[in-house]
Amino acid sequence: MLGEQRLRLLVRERLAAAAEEIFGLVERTVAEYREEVVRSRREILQLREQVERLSELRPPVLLPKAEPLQPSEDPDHRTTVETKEEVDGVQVKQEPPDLFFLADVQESPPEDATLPHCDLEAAARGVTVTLSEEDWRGGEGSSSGRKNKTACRFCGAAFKRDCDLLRHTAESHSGRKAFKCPECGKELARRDSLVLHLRTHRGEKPHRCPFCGRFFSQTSNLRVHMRKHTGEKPYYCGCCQKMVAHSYHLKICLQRTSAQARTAGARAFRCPRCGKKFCTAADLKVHKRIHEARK
DNA sequence: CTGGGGAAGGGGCCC
DNA sequence: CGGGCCCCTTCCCCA
Repeated sequence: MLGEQRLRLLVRERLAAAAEEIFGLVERTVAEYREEVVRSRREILQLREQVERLSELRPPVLLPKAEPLQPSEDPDHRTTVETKEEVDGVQVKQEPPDLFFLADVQESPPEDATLPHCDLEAAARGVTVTLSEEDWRGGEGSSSGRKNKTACRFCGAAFKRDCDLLRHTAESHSGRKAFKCPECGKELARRDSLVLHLRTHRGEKPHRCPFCGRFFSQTSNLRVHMRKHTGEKPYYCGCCQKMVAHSYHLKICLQRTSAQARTAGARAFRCPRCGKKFCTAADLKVHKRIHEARK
């Protein structure tokens, strides 16, 4: 009995020591992050000052793209943002977007800054979401974030350029598909969609996997394939604590687990022939083949 | 049920 | 402004 008490004491001491060590580690990490944040802010402020000084020296160079160009009397004076400048006889390309970004940096992002391209619901479930550089800029007053966007009056989709809106309207709301495949007669809305489609008939696969040498017709399919070699699984399903390589599989997994979490009667996909219910559209589709086979 | 490839839709953006 | 390319996303199918 005495031995058991001693053991308890020993375990308690060890646990306390381990907890103390973990807390210390956490505190140190937090302190390091705080220092990092302070350093970053200081750097941002310094860069801002530099940008302000530069813009005082050369205001015309920082004209936003959308602003109409003023005719210049000096033929060599270039006003567009994409002009190259000669510095010490060397051609130096301007990098206006970065300059704009730095000039637009706020001291702290707004509290309710939203994450563009992020599925918030998914994020809440624990799905990992990768943010591009543009995403980070988006919430902090980037030029694109503030630019007036033209919106589609049919579906509300926003576009930066009028011609992109026109393209969207013609493809998605006109009901017409202007391009017809000469091989199978399939109609497609865009020329480049047709080009891609024709590859399927001609067996063209211009994209080669550097790991296994396998060819693919589309770069995005190659990219997903390469995850097999790299082991990259960018999607995390919070429901079953699993990483997956396909975004669609994540969706299917979520559909299944959420349907299972509810009662079986709440399954959303119902067979019109026999009334049986399924968790996912994919499962229902597989089931429907049984009826088709019986026919 | 899972993993993987094929195919298409559609927005961004360079030229 | 439009063509075309790039890329991401989504869906389907199959082993």
